[in-house]
Amino acid sequence: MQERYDPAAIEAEAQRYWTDRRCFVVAEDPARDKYYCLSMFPYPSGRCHMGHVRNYTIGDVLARFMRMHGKNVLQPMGWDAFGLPAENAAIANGVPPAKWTYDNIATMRTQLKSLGLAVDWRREIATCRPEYYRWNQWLFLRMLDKGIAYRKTGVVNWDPVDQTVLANEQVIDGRGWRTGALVEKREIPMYYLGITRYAQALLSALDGMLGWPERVRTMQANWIGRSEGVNLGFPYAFDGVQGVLRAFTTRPDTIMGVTFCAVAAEHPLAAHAARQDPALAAFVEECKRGPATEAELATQAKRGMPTGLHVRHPLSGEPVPVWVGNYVLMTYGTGAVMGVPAHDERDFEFAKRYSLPIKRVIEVEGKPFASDTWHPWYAEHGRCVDSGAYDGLDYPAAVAAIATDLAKAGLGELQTTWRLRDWGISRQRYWGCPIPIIHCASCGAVPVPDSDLPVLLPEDLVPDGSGNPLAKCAEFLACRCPRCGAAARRETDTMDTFVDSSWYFLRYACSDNPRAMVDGRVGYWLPVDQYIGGIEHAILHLLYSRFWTRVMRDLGLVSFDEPFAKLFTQGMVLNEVFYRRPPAGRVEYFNPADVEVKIDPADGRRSATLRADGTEVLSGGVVTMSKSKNNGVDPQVLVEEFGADTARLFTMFAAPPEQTLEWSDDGVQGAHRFIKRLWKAVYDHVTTGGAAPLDLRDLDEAQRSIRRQTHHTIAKVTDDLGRRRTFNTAIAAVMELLNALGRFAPRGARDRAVIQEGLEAAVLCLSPIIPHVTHALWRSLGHATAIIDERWPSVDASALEQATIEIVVQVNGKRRSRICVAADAGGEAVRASALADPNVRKFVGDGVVRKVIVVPGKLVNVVL
RNA sequence: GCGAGAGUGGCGGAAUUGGUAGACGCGCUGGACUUAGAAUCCAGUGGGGCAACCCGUGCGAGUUCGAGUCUCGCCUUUCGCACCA
Repeated sequence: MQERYDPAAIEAEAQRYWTDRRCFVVAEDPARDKYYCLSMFPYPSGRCHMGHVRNYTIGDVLARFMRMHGKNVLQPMGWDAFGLPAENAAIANGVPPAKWTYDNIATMRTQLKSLGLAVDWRREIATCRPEYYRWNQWLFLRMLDKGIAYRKTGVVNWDPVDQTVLANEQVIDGRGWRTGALVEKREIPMYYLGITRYAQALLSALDGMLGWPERVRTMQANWIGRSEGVNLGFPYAFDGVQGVLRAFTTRPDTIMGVTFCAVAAEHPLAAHAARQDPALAAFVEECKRGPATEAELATQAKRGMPTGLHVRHPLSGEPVPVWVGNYVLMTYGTGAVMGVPAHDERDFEFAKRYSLPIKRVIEVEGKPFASDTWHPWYAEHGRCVDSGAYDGLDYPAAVAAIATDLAKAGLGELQTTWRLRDWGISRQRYWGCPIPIIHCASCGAVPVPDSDLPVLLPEDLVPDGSGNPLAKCAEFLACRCPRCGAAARRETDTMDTFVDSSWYFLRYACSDNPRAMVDGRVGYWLPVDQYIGGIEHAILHLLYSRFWTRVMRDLGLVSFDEPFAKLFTQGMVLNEVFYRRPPAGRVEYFNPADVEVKIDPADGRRSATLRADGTEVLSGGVVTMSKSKNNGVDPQVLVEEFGADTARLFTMFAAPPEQTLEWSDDGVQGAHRFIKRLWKAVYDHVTTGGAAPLDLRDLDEAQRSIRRQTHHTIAKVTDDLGRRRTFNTAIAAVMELLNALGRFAPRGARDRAVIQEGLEAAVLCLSPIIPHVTHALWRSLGHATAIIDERWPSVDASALEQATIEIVVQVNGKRRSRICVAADAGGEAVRASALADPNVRKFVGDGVVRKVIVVPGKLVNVVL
């Protein structure tokens, strides 16, 4: 065994061993329990960042831990390879997105492999490969057959200068990100997936998904946004037009308190009224432009204008004035609301501003009502008052009665409304999966026959930022109508990249099958046992995947409802940000690697200077690592300097995996130091003679104490890794064990055997976290086997037994002493020896002992 | 605005079921080795006090023999949602 810890050599050797022996290549084995451990696949942006290291290390620790428990573990990897950044890079560098993407994948694959992940690389997929995306197209066609996919016009952001559609994030303050031109809204035909028809199922299932964080389940429930109420109609007849203004309410019991109706600026009634009223037309236009952000939208003042039109109350028949309100959303419900100022805060604010009547119709017991100021209880449920026939009814009774009466009048019915919209998947972009449709002058939009799949995306186009290059590519565009055979034009829209990521976890089970999207192997591996990824995907990706899985189930392709049994959301990686604000121009950010931080020993003040020029830079605090703040740490530099094991150990030790992780160069040093200490401990042990097998008979107390700590550590690490997922405390426990072993100076063969057992436990417990160095150390400890094939160590319960235990003694709840008692001592004996303790007697003095509380095995509290 | 979580040494964090607050690591201080050291090893390290002890988990109350942990009110902060009718 070498004296020096040499990570580069050790890691190369271990990785070579795993690769040569195909250690992580797995196949279905019905005789064994499977464990599908999946980390969210990366977007090939160029280089790995620390967030990747953290994500994939968490997954790898679990995969290796489960493997050591005898599970048949699948841990795959792939690339979420379509998307906008490749097109932006192409515009900037003139390189085709395909080349940029494949180059990035090659770089990042090498980087990920250097971390030593226990991945079955044979199963690797990239969503931009036709072998993958042809099944996007195939399933899309199945959805068209079933009516789950359909075509409808939708609104997009249109850049009039570049003549192109912009993604929301490309619109900055209402202008195109490249051209600065005012962005227009355009209506174009798009394809939608009917996720709303699964809304109830997606919502109901959340309750049973106990393997998911509560937070994520709540976010999904809010996103789906079910609300129950009544859809009611306000009939009108003016200017020779007859109709009904529809509104949705969750508070039908307040219907007798309606004093106005408000419609959204986009509502047809607003447009109708605006035709004769230029001032109203101007207001409508202003509302449509709207404020820049949703937060502003939520906090801006309620404003409105009367339309001059009146509708009739569906129950009383009274005329009700119709206003245009800037707080009414065209995209929710019917784009119109009934105004009940007495019992809705927004309506109250609106009514106050425009002096509309406020009519109270609900009484909440013990809560006063006055129409001059709003109080939150005005919106509570109560009993109807001043509501004619409904007086005295409580909420459920009033809803039932009013719904019945509305239904009789033909002006309303119970209705459930959803916040969730159908999923628009059309993107007017090049670097994505082509939507398999052909447009024919006589047959319309015709699906591409299955036999013509995949519709191949040309990989040699270079977008220039104006329009979709597919629309200028004659080879791609030209085709024949599958139905009539006439010359036709191919659809140039591509699919949202969320489509690609909605089912990739299925494909890993059968990525080598060219004939089918999924096969029987999916039934063995799926559902995913543990899914690991960022909280930023809590809603869209996870909801779309759940939806997609259900669609495939209904098509008979899979036999389960939910794709991910357990979800783990890891925290972000943070680092300090340094900047300088020049007198003119933009803030300049400096990478922490280029900044030297000094602490003045006199006053403890920190100062930061740029290494390049020695001038001062300012600290902007600790924030998420990002390109824009230039505070990222390159994992590759870290691996080259300290090795993958140090990178893995630091990211697992510095914080619990679910919390944010603060980067710390000193912390990395500390992790590295620990590995060196572990190495040295084994080196010292084996070079001074190793150990003979352990004979458990007649151990002395020091030996028993070491064994107790060894087995206590195994128990703790097993629980921390397996149940609590607190990798940081697991590592701390092994550190404690190593500290204890270091303090123990062996004097004989028996001592050495006890140390050997302790070192083996430490190495085994750490092997999921730092697999390379433990691979080498296991050999050094005298094993011919590879640690990757070892079973997880088990706890020897007899090692945990103690003849005497320490008990804490409190007097009036404050710790005053510790006593040693026999482990099997009864409460009475413990009580007696506590009261006899000199320090306890001192504090008791001549006070009267009122009570003695004995917590067996833990403490005694003497109450005076 | 609404909802959920968090607040513990100089720092990251630990305390799992109401039972010794500060594990483990970083940093710092002192020492050893060394020509020297950012390497390594040893010792110390919440605050106050010579000590016995006292104080201490954002603030204020409460429950309890006992509260970082439970309850109520407040402050700060992070995240999510954001006029959802």
